[in-house]
Amino acid sequence: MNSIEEKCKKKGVRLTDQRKIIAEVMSNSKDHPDVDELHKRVIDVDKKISIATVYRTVKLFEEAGILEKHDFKGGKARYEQSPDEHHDHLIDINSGEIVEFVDKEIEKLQNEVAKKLGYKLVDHKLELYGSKIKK
Amino acid sequence: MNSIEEKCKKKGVRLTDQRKIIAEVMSNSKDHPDVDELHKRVIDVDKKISIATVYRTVKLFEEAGILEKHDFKGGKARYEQSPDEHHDHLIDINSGEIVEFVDKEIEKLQNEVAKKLGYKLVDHKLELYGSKIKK
DNA sequence: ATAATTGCAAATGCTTTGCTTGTGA
DNA sequence: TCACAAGCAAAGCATTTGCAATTAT
Repeated sequence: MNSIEEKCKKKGVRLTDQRKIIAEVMSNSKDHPDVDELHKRVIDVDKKISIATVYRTVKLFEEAGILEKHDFKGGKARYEQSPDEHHDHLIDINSGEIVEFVDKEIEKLQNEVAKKLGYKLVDHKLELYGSKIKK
Repeated sequence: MNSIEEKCKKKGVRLTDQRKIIAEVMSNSKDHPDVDELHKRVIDVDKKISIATVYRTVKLFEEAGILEKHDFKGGKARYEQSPDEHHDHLIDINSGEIVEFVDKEIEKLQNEVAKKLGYKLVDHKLELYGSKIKK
C-alpha cells in the first residue's frame, strides 16, 4: 500500500478503486503533474476513469492535506504529494523543470515581515523563475 | 495626462479614447483591481467600453511593462501599475486587503538560492497570506 | 488612407456540477 | 443496506478571439 492510501485510511477517506489508483500514481510521481497529465497516467492503469473523478479526487486529497496544489504560471493547477517538510520551488523558465528547495533564513524573514506588518503568517507562496546558467 | 498615458507615448503604444480612460482609472487606483472591477470603474467614465477591450488593454499594458499582473488566490488576475521599485504582497486572508512590502534581505537570499541551484534569477513571486493580529 | 482597434458574441480552456447508476464499508 | 462515489455530459467562469464596423495617425 502506498503512502497516500495510508494517509486516506488515517483520515477516514473512503477508498475506492479509482482513488487507490490515483493515490498510487501520485505516490510514484516525482514531479508536479497537472490534472490532465495525471489523468493520462491514471488511464494507463484503468482507462475507464474519468477526468471528473480525477478533479474530484485531487480536490478531496488536497482538502485532507494529502496533496498540495500549486498555481504556477501557465494557468493549470499542478499537484504534488504534501511533503513532510515544507519547501518552495524554482521553475526553469525554459524547460519548465521544477527544482525544490528549502531556505530556513527566508522562512524566518517572512515571519518577521508579517509580524512587523501586524499579521500572523498563515501561508505563503514563494516561486523563483530562472534560467540555467551554462557552465 | 496621467503617468500611464505618458508611458504609452514613450513606448509608442497607440492611444485610443478607451485606452486613455483605462490608463486614467488605473493611475488613480491605489489597490489591485481584477478585470471585472476595473471594467466597472471604466464604465463609470464611458459606459460603452466593453470588457473585451479592458482585457486586451490590460494585456497590452502588461506586455509593455506598464502594468503588473498578479495571480493571487481567487482565480482572477489582478493588476497594479508597475511600481518604480519592486515590492511583494501580503494578503489578509480575512478581508482580502493587500499590503505591499519590500525586504531587501529576502531579495538577496532569493538570488543566492537561485545561484546555488545553478540558475540565474529572472523573476519571482512572493506572497504572504496572514491574519491581522489583534492589539 | 489604412493598419490598428473596438464591440459583440461566440469560442476557448480549465474546472465544477447535476443526475443517474454503481459500490465500499 | 445505503450514504457516498463515479461517469457522462452539460454548465460555469475567466479569458480570448473572429469578424465587421470604427478610428488614430
